[in-house]
Amino acid sequence: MPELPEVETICRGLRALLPGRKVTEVELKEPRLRKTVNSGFPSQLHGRTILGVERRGKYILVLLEGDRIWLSHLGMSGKLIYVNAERPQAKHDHIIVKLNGGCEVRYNDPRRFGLSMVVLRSELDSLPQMRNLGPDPLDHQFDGAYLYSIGCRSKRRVRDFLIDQRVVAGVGNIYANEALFRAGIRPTKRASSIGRSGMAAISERLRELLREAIGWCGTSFSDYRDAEDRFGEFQTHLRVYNRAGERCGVCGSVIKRVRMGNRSGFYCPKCQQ
DNA sequence: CGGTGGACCTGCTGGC
DNA sequence: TGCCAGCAGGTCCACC
Repeated sequence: MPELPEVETICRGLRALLPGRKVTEVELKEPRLRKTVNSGFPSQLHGRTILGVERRGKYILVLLEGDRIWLSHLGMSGKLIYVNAERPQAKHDHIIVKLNGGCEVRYNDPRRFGLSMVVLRSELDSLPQMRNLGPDPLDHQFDGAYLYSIGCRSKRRVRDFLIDQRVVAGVGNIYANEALFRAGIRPTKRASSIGRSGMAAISERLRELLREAIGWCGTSFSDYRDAEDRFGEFQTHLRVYNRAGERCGVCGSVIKRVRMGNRSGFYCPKCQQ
């Protein structure tokens, strides 16, 4: 579900709410996520004060005293929500982290594709989940020259190239398709067939797109909510994703959907060559 | 090694 | 109304 703008929105929300709060109790109701949550998870969090919240790609890092990090990934359907403890629990609330002051952070995930673990800060960078992450697309080191330098040797379709977290961290199917529309490039093209100027266009349009989407607090189709359970607004600004059969806002052509492996690609047949 | 396709889950939608 | 197929924002693993 959530890609970089959604995860960033959640992190910003949590960052305004969590630092200074102390974990008073942890309830692990359903440990079977993509990777089963360690049974020691509650005791690793218990009693610690939260110092900050950071993002790496699609991962959420809650920094705790004692050099511990609560690391979460929301998979396709996960939510991390800050609520008053009085609020009734919901179906698929798998982890409840109670804080002093009567509030809680709840991890909810119907499909259980997500991940939640506590790690030492010193071991973060060597985790398999972190080790191979590419640059953040909003960092200055991410640009057309970088994309070209690895894309020119890749036979994959450019959509698949862009959602590879080793290439760039945080981009998923929505924003890959949208960035390619803005860059005027079909998602089915091979990465190696895209020249320096094409890769420059992709990197620049992607950065603009992600900043805009963050400004609208992300894209909510069904599951995604921010840290306080509110919808994002960017879905109304999407130009091709989930719009097969509708008219392109630029040229009026009918937006197409193509199956690319297990997932859909969307494009305008006239604007994107 | 790089590239592809399926598995992992629940829930929703649309067609019959 | 019910049933079933297909689809969903991600990652990982087996296989070629």
